[in-house]
Amino acid sequence: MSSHDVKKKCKSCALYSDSKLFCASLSGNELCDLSDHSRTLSMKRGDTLEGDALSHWPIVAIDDGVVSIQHLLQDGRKTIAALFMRGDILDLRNISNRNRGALVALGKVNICRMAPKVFAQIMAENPNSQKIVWENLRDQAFRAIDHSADIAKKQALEKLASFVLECRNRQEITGNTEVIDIPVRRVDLAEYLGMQPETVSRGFKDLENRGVLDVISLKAVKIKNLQFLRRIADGDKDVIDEKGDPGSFKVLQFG
Amino acid sequence: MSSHDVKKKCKSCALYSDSKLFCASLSGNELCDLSDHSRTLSMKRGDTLEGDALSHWPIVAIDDGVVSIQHLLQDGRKTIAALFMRGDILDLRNISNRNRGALVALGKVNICRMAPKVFAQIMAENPNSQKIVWENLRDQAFRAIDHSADIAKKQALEKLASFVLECRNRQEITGNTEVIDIPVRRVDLAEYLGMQPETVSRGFKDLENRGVLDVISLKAVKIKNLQFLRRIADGDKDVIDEKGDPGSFKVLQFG
DNA sequence: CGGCAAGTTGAGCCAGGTCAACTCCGGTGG
DNA sequence: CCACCGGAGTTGACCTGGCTCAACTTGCCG
Repeated sequence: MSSHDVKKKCKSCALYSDSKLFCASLSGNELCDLSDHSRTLSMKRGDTLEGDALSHWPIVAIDDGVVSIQHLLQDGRKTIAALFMRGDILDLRNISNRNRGALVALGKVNICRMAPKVFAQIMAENPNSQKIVWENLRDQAFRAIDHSADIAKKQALEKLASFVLECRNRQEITGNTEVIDIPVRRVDLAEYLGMQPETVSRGFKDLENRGVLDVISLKAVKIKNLQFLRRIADGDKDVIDEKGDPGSFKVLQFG
Repeated sequence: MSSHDVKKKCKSCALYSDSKLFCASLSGNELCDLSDHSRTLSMKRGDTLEGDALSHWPIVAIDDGVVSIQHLLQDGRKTIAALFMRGDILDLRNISNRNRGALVALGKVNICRMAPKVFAQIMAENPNSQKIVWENLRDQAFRAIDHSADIAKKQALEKLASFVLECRNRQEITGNTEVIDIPVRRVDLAEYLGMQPETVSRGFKDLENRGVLDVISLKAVKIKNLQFLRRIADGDKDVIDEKGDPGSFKVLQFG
C-alpha cells in the first residue's frame, strides 16, 4: 500500500485528524505501517464484535459513534456496563476468558481494528503515543469507577443528572451553548444507568418540571440551571426533596 | 542510598518478590533508581491519601492490604467505587480535578509511592515493565466495568454471589480448598455493592440456607456448590426462585 | 472480662420495577 | 406530499425488593 493510499484511508479518521488522539501522534513511517496492518469497519446498531474477528484484531480504536459493552444475564436482563466513543482505544487481547461482555454498536459506528504486533511496537518505541494511549486507558478506568459510584447508591434523578454531566464532560467543547448531546437512546440509557426506560422518562420529565433542564428532543437536552443539576447529581437532598410535580410548582433558588 | 539498602527496603515487598509484579521486572539499576525515588507508607483503616501527598507522589503501588476509592454524596451516602489490592498500581497524576473520590485504606495497608519521573522513564525504556503495568491498568478498567454490570441490574443475592466469585478470582491460588477470603468488612462490602449492611447480612444467610456456601467467619466463606453460586451470580431465576428460607428447605439440583 | 463497635434480626414502608395501554416519531410507499 | 406502519418512548396503576429504623447479639481489643 503506497503512502498516498495511507493518507486516503486515514485522513478522514478522527484518530488522525484530531491532534490529541493516537494516530496524530505517529511518525510518517509508523502511521504507514499501522495503516498497512489495520482494517476499518463500519457498524450499525446492534452489530457486535466477537470471536475470531476479535482474536485477530484485538486492538479497536473508535473513530465515530458509540460502542457499548453489554452484559447479559441468564434470564434476559441486559446491562450496558460501559460506553466508548471517539478516540477511545480498546485493548481486548486475551479478554475472552475473563469478561462476559459483548461489544455492541449503539448506532452508526466507525472503528479501526489494529494488529496487536504493530500496536505493541509503537507503544514500545514512541513515548508520545504511549502517553496518549496510557492516558486514554486511565480515563476509561476512572470513568468506569465513577460510573460504578453513580449507579451504586444514587437514586434515579441523581443518576440522570450525573449522566447529563458525564455527556457534558465528554462532548466536544463547542463553546457556544448549554445544549448537551445525548448520544444514546432511552433504552440504552436505562440499561447503562441500571434502571427502566419508564423511569428514565419520568426522570427527565421531573428534571424539566424542576426547571433544571429542557428536553429538546430525544437526542439533546438544554441545561437551564447547571448549578442545580450539579447539586442533584451530587446527592443534595435539599434539592431532591423539593418535589418536582407540575402541581406544587415552586421557584427554585439556592441556599 | 546504597545498593544494599535498596534490597533491604524492597526485598519484603510483594511487588518485588512476586515475579509477576512490577518491581520484579526491573533491572538492577532501575530498581535502585526507583527505590531512591519512592517512599513506602503504612496505613491503617480509615487513613486517606490526598492533597499534596498525592500531587508529589501520584504513582501508588499496593504491596499489601485493601485500598478503596470512596465517593461521598452531599447527604452522607457513601460508596466504595473500587477496590485495589496487592500488585495494583494506581496512576493518580492530574486526577484531582476530575474525580471526586478519595483513596481510603480499609485495613492495614502497605503501599509504595513513586516519583512520576522515574516511573515514566521506566515505562518508556523497559517494555517488559511497561507490559506488566499496562495489563494491570487494563485489568483495573475491566474489573471496574464488570463491577458496574454487577451493581447495575443484579439483585442483592446475585451481587453477593458475584462478589464471592470476584474474590475467588483475585485471591492467590492456594490450590487447596474452596475457602474464600473476604478481605473487607460487611459495611465496606455493602458500600461496594451498593446495598445496606443489613441486606448483605440477610444475603449471606440466604446463600447459607440454600446450601451454596458456609459463612465460616466474617472474613471467610466456604463454597459448597460452585456451580450453583455461578448460576446465581449469572442471574438464573430458576435458582433464585427456589426460596432459601429454612422452613421450605429443598434439596437443590441442576436442571 | 468489660466495653464498644460491628454485625444481625425484625417490622414497616417507599422508590422504582412491572405490566399494559397509549402516543409519538421516523421511515416508506403510493 | 400525505397516509400508513412499526418500533421507541411515555403514562398510569399497581406491587415488591430492599431500605430504614430500632432493638438485639456477637466479636474484638485492651
